Order: sequence, then C-alpha cells, then structure tokens
Amino acid sequence: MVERADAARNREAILAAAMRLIREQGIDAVCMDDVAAAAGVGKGTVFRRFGDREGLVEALALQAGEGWRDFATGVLADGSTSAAERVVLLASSLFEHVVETLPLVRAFERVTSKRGCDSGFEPIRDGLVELMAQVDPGCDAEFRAEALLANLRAEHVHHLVERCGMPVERVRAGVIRLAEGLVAAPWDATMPKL
Amino acid sequence: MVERADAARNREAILAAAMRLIREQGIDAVCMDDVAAAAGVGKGTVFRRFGDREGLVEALALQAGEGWRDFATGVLADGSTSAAERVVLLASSLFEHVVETLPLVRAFERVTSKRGCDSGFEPIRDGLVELMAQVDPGCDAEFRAEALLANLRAEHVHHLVERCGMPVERVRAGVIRLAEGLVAAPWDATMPKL
DNA sequence: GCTGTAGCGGACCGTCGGTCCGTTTCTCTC
DNA sequence: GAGAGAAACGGACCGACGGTCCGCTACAGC
Repeated sequence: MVERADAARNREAILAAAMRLIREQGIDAVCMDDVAAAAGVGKGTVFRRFGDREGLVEALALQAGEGWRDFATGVLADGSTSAAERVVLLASSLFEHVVETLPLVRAFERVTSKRGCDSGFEPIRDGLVELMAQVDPGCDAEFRAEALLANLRAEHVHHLVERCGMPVERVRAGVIRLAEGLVAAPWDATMPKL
Repeated sequence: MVERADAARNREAILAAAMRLIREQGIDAVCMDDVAAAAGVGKGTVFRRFGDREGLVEALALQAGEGWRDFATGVLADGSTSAAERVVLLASSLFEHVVETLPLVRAFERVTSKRGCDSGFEPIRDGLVELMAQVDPGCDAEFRAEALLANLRAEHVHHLVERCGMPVERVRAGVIRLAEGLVAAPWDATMPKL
C-alpha cells in the first residue's frame, strides 16, 4: 500500500514545522502540541506518523543528515586517497554538518537512546574504525575513532562555541588538527601540533 | 541562623535516597515523588532543600566529586612533577571518579545546564588548560584540554562500555594513552601510540 | 514552659507526552 | 461518477510528573 497523498503532505508539514521550531527555540522549549499546531494538523496525526517524540526527532535527523551520509559513504568508498586523508575529510565534513544543523543534532543526541551524531550512522562509524586500523595497525582503532567522534558531538561543539566562546573557525581548526594528529604516525616528525 | 537539626537530618536522608535510586534505576526512571518517599519525607521538603530537580542532582554530584576535586587540586598545586605527568594524572584520576559514580555523573550531565563533569569543576578545568599551555606553548591549550575532557564525559564512557562493549580496563588504557599522546611533544619520537 | 519561626507534608495545579475513538477523506472498483 | 472500505485525522482525554501553596508541626532560644 502506497502512502496516501494527504498523509504524505502532513508528514512533510510536520517535519518542516518541527525543524523550524527546534531551530528557533531549541528542543527543550518545543512540545508536541506546538509541532502539531505549527504544522496545522491534529496531535494524533503527529503521533500516528512518528510514534513518539524520539521518532520525530530521529526522522528529522535522518533527513538532515542524508547529504552528509552520502558524502561520507563516498569518501569511504574512494580508494584514491590515503586512509589518513580520508579520516581528516570525514572529520571535517562531519564537523560542517554538525555546525550547520547544531540545534537539530543536539536535539537528537539528547532525545535518542541511540548514540552517534545521526541515524544510519553506524556504517560510517565502522568505516572510520577501519581507516584508523589501516593508519596504525595495532592501535585500539575503535577507541581512537570514538575519541575523534567525541569531539564532534553537537553537545561538545555547542559547549566550545557557546560556553567557552570559541569562534566556529577556531573549533574547526582544532578538530582538523586533532584528526591529523590522530592519524599521524607517532614516528612522523612532521606531525602537526594539535 | 544555623541549620536546624531536623532539616540537616532530612537533607542527608534525601541525598542518600536520591543517590541510591539513581544508582539503581538511572536518572530517567527516578521522579521527585520517589525520592521524597524513599527518604521518608514530604515532597515539599525535597523542593525546599534543593530548589528543583537540577539542584538536587547538582548537590549529589558536588558531594560525590568532593574527594576527587581535592585530589585534583593537590595535583595542580604539586610543583614536583612535570606538567605532562600532571595532565595524565588528572585524566586517570578523573576517569576513576567517573567510572565509580557513572550513573550520578551521567545524571548530572543530562540534567544540568552547566557543563563539566562536576560542579566546582571550573578551577580544575582552567588548571588543565594551563598545564596544556605549559606542555606545548603555542598550541590551542583550551581546545586541547576540552578534547581530553570530551573523552572523560560520563556519557562517552558509558557509550564505550555499554554500547561498544569495551571492558573498563580497555577504556582506561585508551584514556591514559590519549592523555599521554596529547602532552607528548610532536617531535618526540617516543610518543606512545594512542 | 512559651513563643516565634523555620521547617514540614501532601493536596493541588499546570504542562506535556501519549492514547482513543468517532468522524472525515482518500482511493479503488465498478 | 457513485459507493464502499480502509486509512488517516483531530482533539478530547488520561496519567505522570515537576513544582507550588499553605495550614500544621516541632525545634530552638528565652
């Protein structure tokens, strides 16, 4: 059974309304009634579509992260660049994605019981672990990948920018240097400073 | 005016009850009525003492973190060890504290609007930044300190242990190697692998 | 003991996530 | 185009929970 036309229309309206509200007010200030009202539908419709609050935020994050996920998948599949380069590329592109959709990704991190910066994120995480292992076989690649990802959590980025007052540019530079440092072979005298 | 005897008794009872409930069930499953009932006091008493939910969790975190804060303050003041050694010592001791009180620190991170793994944490954070600057003048010490702390968030540790299935010992080793790596001078050929 | 006041407790309130079910609307078939 | 059946709708409703209020209690100072 294909999705009914009105159902599809409502789905889009709800996603758009929720996205706008969360961007404007932050997840904690947005309740499901607000979303329903802003979308011009009944509350029951929101829950019918998305199950619960978590489902709605997850659907939003999935939608917002689609472009980045495609890009990242391409990076992982691209054999023409070194593993180290690909790690840096993944980190910087994820950073851009997180910065651009900060309130949403933050909402997702807060609300979901799953981890990761995005839904459907696991294959990319696993790819990153694999790259880390290629760069330095014998290291704890999983721990290292997670250490990098910890610096890319929306909550962490938000903390650096809002609470520590770092400009986004400075955080970007730090993230890239950190990624470079994590994939620089320890014996490499040209390892950039973090 | 000194705190009245019954008030002090109730304060302790509430803290103990809340601590136990959060440890047993996690912060999300514990409501304020439960805490009041478990402490054998009225709900109003809980709110009178601690203001709100956040205040209660903050008081708990403050109490639980007291020992570690004292230790860390001592480490910062100890001039007989190198900056690099002190960074590693701070990281490993904080890791132990976080592991030992995981549910509580996690609750604190979730509930509070402040950041940091603990209340009264800022001076130690600042000391860590200072140490990073000593180790490598010219680096972005604040970013580097935060990068280390990001790996010591209760949520991150919980993620590694519970979701990734890493034994605590493995995470501990990773954290220590990461700290060592962050304070190893880039030109140092003996830098340990992360 | 008496008294003033800090403290107590639990009924009460508003909000919000989630459910339910009578009504509406779409789509498929003839 | 009309009728039937299913899918979707919507908002009244419910239970849980954080937080408040205020009449009552009991501690501490005299």
